[in-house]
Amino acid sequence: MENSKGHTILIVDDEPDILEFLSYNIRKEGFKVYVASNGQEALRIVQQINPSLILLDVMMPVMDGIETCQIIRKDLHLNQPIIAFLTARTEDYAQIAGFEAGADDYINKPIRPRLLLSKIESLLRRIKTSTPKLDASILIDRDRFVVELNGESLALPKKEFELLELLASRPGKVFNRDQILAVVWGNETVVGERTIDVHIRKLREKLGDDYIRTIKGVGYTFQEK
Amino acid sequence: MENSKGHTILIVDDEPDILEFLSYNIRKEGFKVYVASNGQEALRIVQQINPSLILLDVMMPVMDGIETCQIIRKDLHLNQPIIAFLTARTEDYAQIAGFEAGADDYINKPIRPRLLLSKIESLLRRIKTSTPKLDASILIDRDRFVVELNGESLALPKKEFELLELLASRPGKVFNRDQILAVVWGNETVVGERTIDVHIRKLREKLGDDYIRTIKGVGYTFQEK
DNA sequence: ATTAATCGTTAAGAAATCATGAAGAAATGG
DNA sequence: CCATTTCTTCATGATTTCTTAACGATTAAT
Repeated sequence: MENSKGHTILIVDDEPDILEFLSYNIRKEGFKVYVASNGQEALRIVQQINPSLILLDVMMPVMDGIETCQIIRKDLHLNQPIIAFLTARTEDYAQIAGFEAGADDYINKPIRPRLLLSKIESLLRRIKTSTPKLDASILIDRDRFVVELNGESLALPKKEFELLELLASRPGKVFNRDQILAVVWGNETVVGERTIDVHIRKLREKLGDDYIRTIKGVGYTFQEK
Repeated sequence: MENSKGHTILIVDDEPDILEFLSYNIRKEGFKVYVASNGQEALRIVQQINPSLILLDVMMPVMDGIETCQIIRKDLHLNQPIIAFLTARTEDYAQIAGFEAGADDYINKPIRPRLLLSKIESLLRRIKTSTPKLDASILIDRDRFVVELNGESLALPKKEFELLELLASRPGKVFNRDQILAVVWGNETVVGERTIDVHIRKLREKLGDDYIRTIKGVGYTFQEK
C-alpha cells in the first residue's frame, strides 16, 4: 500500500460529478490525481505527467475513450500507462472494442469506492512485475506463424497461433471467454463452450504448462514462467 | 545473451524521436548503436561500421528504405548485414516491395520495446546459423531463370521460377496466398484458388518434397531441409 | 462433506484446406 | 499456322485442423 503512493493517476470523464467523486476518493489514499473531461484534454495531460494509470470513461464527447486509448498506445514516447475503462454495465460492446484498443481492465459504473481502490492497487502492482524480464523465453513471430520457445521454433495451426498471440499480447492480463471468442473467432461465429479449452490444452501440450494459466470463473492469462 | 553484446546495430529513421527512443532502448541492452536519419547517411555509415543488423524505416525522405536496402544488398564488399524494416501496420505494400529488396524481417510500428528486443536477439541468432552452409543445396539464378540443385541445374518455367524465387527470398517466412498472388501474378489478375497449389506441386516434383512446406490455413514456406 | 459450477481431457466426427491428376486454354516459338 | 510448352481450371481424394460431446477432475460455496 505504501509504495503505491508515488503513483500518478489520471481520471478522464465528462461528468464533473464523477470526476470530483473519484478524485476525492483516490486522493484520499495518497495518490497524485489529475483530471480531464475529454480525450483531447487527456492526451495533453498524459504527455506532461506520464501517469502510471489512467481511468478512462468510454462515452465522452469530442473524443471517446476507445480512440484516446488507441492514440496513447501508439505513442512511443510514453511510458505506457495502465489503462482501465470506466463503463456502464450496459455497454459491454465497449469491452470488446476496448481491449482491442489496448485496455488493461474495466471498472463498471456505478463505482464503489472501496472496490475501485483495491482494483487500483492491484493494477499498479503489475508495473513492477511486467516490465523487465528480457530473457524472452518466448517469441511470437507473426510473419512465420511460428513461435520460438527457448531457441526452438514451433509451427502452430492457425487457431492455436491466434489464441496464443492474443494472450501473449498482454502478458498478465486475463482474457475472459467472450473476449477470446470475439478476437479469435470473430463476433458472429458461435462455437461450443469447450472449444476454447481444447485449444488451450493443445497449446499447453506444445509450450508446456507454465505459460498459460487458468483463472477459474474468469478466463486465461499468459505469463512467462 | 552475453555474446550478442558485441553486435553493432544501425538504426535508420527520419523521425528524431523514434531514433532516440529506439537507440535508448537498444543501447540499454548493451549493443553498440549508430543512427542515421536517411538512406544516404545510412549507406555512409554502413561502409564504415559494417553492422550486424540494420533497422530501416521504409518511409524516409531523400532515399527510402527499400532503395537503401537494395543498394546494400548489391554491395559485394559488405559483410551482408541483417536488415529489418520498420513499417506502419498500414503499409503492407511495403512488405512485398521490401522482401523483394532483400529484407530479412519486418517490425511493425508502433514498436513495443520488449518485442523489439527479443526480435533483435532472434535475428542476431541467425548470423551464426545462416552464414556458412556452403553446401548450398539450392541456388537460384535470377539471370538465367535457372535453379541449381545439388550441382544439377534445372530450368523452370516462368511462374514456377517466380514462385520459388519469392518463397526462397526469405526462408522460413510463411507467405500467404494473397501475398503470393500479389507478387507472382500481380495485384489485378484473378486466378482460381487452386492455381497456386498446382505450381507448388510442380516445384515439389522437381525439387523434392523437402523444400516447400505447407502451413495449412496460412500459406507456404521455403526451408532448406 | 456435499453440491454446483467450472475447467480438463479424450476421442470421434465435421469442416476446412490442400494434393493430385487430367484436360482444356493460353502462350510461345518455330 | 502448327507444335510444344506452360498455365489454369476442375473434380476427386487425402490430410489436417476444428469442433463437439461426454465424462472426469478440480475448485468454490454452502
